[in-house]
Amino acid sequence: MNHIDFIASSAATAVKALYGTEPCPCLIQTQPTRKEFEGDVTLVVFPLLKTSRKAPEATAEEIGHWLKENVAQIAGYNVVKGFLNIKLSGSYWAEVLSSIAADPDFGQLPSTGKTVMVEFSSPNTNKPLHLGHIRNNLLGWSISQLLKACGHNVMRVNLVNDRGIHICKSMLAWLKCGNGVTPESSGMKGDHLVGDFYVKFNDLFKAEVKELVAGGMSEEDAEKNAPILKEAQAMLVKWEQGDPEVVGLWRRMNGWVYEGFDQTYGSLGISFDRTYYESQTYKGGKALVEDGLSRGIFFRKEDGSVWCDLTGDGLDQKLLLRGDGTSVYMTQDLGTARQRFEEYNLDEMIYVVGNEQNYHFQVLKLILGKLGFDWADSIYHMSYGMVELPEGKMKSREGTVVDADDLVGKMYNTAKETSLELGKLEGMDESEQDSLFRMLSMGAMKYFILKVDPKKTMLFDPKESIDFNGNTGPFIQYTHARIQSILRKAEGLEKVAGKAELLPKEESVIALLASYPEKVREAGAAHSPALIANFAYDLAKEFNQYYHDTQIIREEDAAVRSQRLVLSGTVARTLRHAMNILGIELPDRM
RNA sequence: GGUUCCAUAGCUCAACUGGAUAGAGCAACAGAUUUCUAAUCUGUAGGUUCAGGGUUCGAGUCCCUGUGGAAUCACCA
Repeated sequence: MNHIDFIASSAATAVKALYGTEPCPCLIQTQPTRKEFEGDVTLVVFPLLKTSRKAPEATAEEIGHWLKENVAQIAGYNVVKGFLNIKLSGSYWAEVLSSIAADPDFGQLPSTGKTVMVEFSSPNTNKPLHLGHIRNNLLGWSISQLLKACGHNVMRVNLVNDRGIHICKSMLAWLKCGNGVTPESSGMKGDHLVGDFYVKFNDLFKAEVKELVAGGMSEEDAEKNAPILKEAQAMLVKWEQGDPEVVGLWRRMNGWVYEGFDQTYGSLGISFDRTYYESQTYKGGKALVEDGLSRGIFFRKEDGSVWCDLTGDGLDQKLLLRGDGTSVYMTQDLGTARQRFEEYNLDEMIYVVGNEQNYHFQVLKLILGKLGFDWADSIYHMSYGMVELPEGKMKSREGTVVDADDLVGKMYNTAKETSLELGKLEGMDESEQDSLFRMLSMGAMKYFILKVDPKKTMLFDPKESIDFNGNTGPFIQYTHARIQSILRKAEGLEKVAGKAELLPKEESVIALLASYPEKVREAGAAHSPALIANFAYDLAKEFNQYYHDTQIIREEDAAVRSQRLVLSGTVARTLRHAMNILGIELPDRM
C-alpha cells in the first residue's frame, strides 16, 4: 500500500470513529500535497461535510487531530480551508524507502494472466517509413512495454499492407525505367529504392494526364484513362490470378522493402512477435459476412453488394462486400479480428492506428457486436494524433515528408556534435561512443514524441533540432549517468536505509518513488505512455535538485551516506524501469 | 451538410479525471562551478485557459451557444 492509500484508509477509519458511519470510499478524496503547503498527503474534506455536519475547517481539524493521536505514522497536520494536509513521520518514509530498495521488481505489477495483442506499425510496402510511422511505432512499442509492466502477457504484431494497386505502381515504374537496378547495384536501402519508383510512377502518370488533357480530354477522364494507370490495374488483376512473372517481381521488390524496414526497426529498437501480411488475409472475413447475411444482420443490394445498416446507431450504411463479391478493408478486419481472438484467446486487442481511422474502428466494433461476439468490447483503438509540421500536414507531393531514416541519422549527428562539444568522451573507445550517440539520439527523439499525450496532434519542426536540455530524454539520461558515477565510486561501501534522519527533499523523492506503481497502473488504464514520461521527468528533476545541494558520497556520517546511496540507487533503478517502458536506454556515462 | 476530436504563457507541452494561488521546458534577462559530471541548479519576466452563458461549496476539466481549426462520412487501404 502506498502512502496515499494508507492515508485514505486511515481517514476512513477516522471518519467512522468520529461520526459513527462508514464513509463511501468515493467520499475519501486524497492527493499529494501541493508544494506550497506543508505536508505529504492532502485529504479534501468537502465531500465529508454531509457526514460530519460541520464546517469544512472544523471537520478537517477533527479528522486531523484524530489521525495524529491514533495513527503512529502520522507526525502532524495543518488545515487550509477545506483541505487537511497530513505529514507522515520520517521513520515511515525510511521504511518505505527500505521496502522499495528491497524489491527487485519494483514497478512491475502482479501478473493478471490476461493476454493482450497490440497491432502497430502496419506499413505499406511502396514507401519508406516517415515521421508518422515513427510516432506509431514508438507508441506501439511503449504501450506494449507498459502493459507488460501492468502484468499482462503481451503479443506485438505487425500487419503489413503488401498488396494492392500502390505496389503495382512501383513495380510497373521499375519495369519501365529501372534498368534492372537493385539495392545491391545502387547501394540504396531497399525501401527507399522502391519508394523512388512509386514517385516515378506518379511522374509518368502526371505526364500522360497532361498530354491527354492537351489532346482535349477532361482532367477527370484523363486521370481515369491514363494508359499507365490501366497497365497498373491490369497488373493487379494478374497478381490476383497468381501470374508467376508478376508474383515473382512482387516478391522480389517486397523483399527489398522488408530488408529496409528491418533496418529502420532495428535503429528504433523495436521488433514484433508476429507479422501478418495482407496478401494472406485480404480474402478473409467473407464467410463472416455471408453468415451475417443469412442471419439477417446484413442486407444485399440489387447490384449484389452487401451492407450493414448502421443508421440506427447514428452512422451510415457500411459496405462489406463489393458487387463482384470481393472483400474490402472492413471485411478483412472483421475476419482477422475473429481469427486472432480465437487463435490466441485474447482478453484485449489494441490497434495502434491514427485518429483518421476513428470511424473505421467505431464501425468495426459495432459490427462485431451485431454479429454477437462477446469480445467486441475488448477491442481498443489506440487512436493517436497526427504529427504536423509548422506549415501543416506532411505532404509527399510537396516533398515535406520527414523520412524516418533521415531523422534518425540527423539525431545521431546532433548527439555526436553535442557530446564532442561538451568533451565528455575521454577514455571511451569508438564502439562505446557509437553506442552512446545512439542512446542519446534515440532517447531525445523518443522522449520528444512520447511525452505528448497520444491523443493529441503534435508539432515537429524539422528546422529546429530536438533539444538535449530541459524536459528531454537526455536530461533523464544525464541524471542516471551522474547517479551511476556516484555508485561506481561507492563500490564496497555499505548501502542501508533507515539508520539516519531524512531531509525534507529526501522524503519528497521517496514519496514520488512510492507513487510509481500506481502511476504505472494509471498509465496502463489510460493507454498513455506520456504519463510515464512525465513521471520520469518529475523524478529526475526532483533528484537533480537534491543532488545539487546535498553531498552523497562525500557525506562523512556513514549512516547518512549509506541511506543516501540507497536513495540514489533506487532513483536510478526506477528511472531505468520507466524509461524501459518508453524504449529508452540509459547510459552509465555521458 | 451529418458525425467526432481539438483550442492553456511568444513557442513546445503539463495539470493526478471536479479541488487550493493553472505548472514545466525552450526562447529572453540576472546569477551559481578551487565541489559526487554545469547535458545541471537558482532567480526575474511571461495567463481573461478561444468567446459568452449554465450546473455547485469549487470549472482549464462537466452541459448548452457561438468562433476558429482538424479528421471522417468511398464498390481506396
